[in-house]
Amino acid sequence: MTKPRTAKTDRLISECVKATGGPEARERLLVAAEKLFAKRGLASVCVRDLVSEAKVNIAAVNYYFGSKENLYLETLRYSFRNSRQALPKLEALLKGAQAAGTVDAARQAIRWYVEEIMHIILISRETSCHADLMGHEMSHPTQALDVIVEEFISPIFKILIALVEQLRPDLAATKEANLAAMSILGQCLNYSLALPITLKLLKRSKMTPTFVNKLASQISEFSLNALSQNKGG
Amino acid sequence: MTKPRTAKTDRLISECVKATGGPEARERLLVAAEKLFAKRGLASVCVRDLVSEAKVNIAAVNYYFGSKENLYLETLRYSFRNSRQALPKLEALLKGAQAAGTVDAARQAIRWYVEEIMHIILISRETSCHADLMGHEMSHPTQALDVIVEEFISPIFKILIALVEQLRPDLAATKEANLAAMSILGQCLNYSLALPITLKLLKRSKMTPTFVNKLASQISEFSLNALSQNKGG
DNA sequence: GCGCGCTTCAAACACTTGTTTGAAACTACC
DNA sequence: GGTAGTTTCAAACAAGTGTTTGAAGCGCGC
Repeated sequence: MTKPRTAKTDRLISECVKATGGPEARERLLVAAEKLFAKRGLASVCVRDLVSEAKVNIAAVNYYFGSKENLYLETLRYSFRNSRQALPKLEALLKGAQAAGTVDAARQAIRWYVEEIMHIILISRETSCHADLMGHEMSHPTQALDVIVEEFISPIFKILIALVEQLRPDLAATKEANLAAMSILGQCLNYSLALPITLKLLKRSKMTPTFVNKLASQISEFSLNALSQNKGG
Repeated sequence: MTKPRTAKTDRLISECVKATGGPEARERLLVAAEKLFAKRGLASVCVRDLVSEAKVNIAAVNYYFGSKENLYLETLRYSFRNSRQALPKLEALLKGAQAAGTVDAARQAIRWYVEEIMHIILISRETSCHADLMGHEMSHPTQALDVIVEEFISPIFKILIALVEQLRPDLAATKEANLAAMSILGQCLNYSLALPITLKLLKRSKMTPTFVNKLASQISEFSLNALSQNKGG
């Protein structure tokens, strides 16, 4: 294990501490970084804030991560790795609906899907920070955005497309199905990214679990109505 | 006209140059600030970048605005003041629909409304910067957010609520009408705030005018379907 | 000409930034 | 105990930060 002390010449290293059970200083730094970067973004957090929060020496940032920027990238990987555990739940949802094979199963799966997404976005926001980190990535995209989309968002999106296609087999493999899925996901994501605005527009001070459920069922019913084929007229 | 040279003790001044036709250095600074802040955010832009872009002396920032932070606030007011000219168009749309009074008029007005919003969000993004500035405000909310919501977003939102209520008189004055309007606006706003993500998910490199129109009509039809009452079954 | 506000300027200020240093402390294996 | 490898530490580094300064320049009425 060599010391990664050459920040300027070697920024690519990210595994200087391998699976040796690694020292806790590195872990504490990641936890502190997740908290502070989520709250204030990359540029607004200085190294001294980080090490003070993590209770480590100032040299630890460059010792373990090579640079502050690299610590930021590792922090995003770290945060979204923790959040990816929501994925299996959604995958199981899709499997169940596909096993049933009916349109009604798809309808119910979409209801659960939206509820789950809204929960991840609005409720687990209190304990995890991925939503805020993603918000910063939207306005200040870095290389990390590619990783987040490919490993986290894209799989979630594909599950929704599959559910829409089961509900509306006539749309299968069309761009329309993709855009319909985007309409559903967009309604959810907007509550995450534009949270300050939506709170003001709906005249609320914060999101409570019961209100989040209400929003989720409203989005589901709105979207299922939009996708229903059997219209009169 | 006294010199506002006391940044630390008096940050509230914002009208040091009144309607005297003000010197062009101040205006150039605002234009440069709008461009740079939109691209990189408050913390990532330094005063020397600003004055270099605006071709003014470094002391001009504190001379005209008292501080860099205050220049940022003035820049947001400035940018959204320019963008508010989109409002009368939407208000006229509502007036027309209300004059006709029919459900079909409301349907058509919602189509135009969505098209107009998507245009403001995705096409005039090239020339104006309010969309990017708002993105930064979402992740780094400042006092300016209140002004933006009250003067810009809230009026737009209320117009949409009125249109939804004309389309569905049974929902008038209910929270359901508000949430339905939020579903529609959310689909649009998401394309602005999560632009980098949606581009990746839809496998596109950029938004073209024809694709924006396609998105707009998809959102309209999706939402009008969702709000239609005459369902079979 | 002179004086008076307002504006511009280069230089400097005090402070913060990310990073590096070299020695000290710790750990584990011989 | 000795030693090599790893981690921690206070101090310093150079570069960059927002802000201030005091003099110089400007336009204009007198």
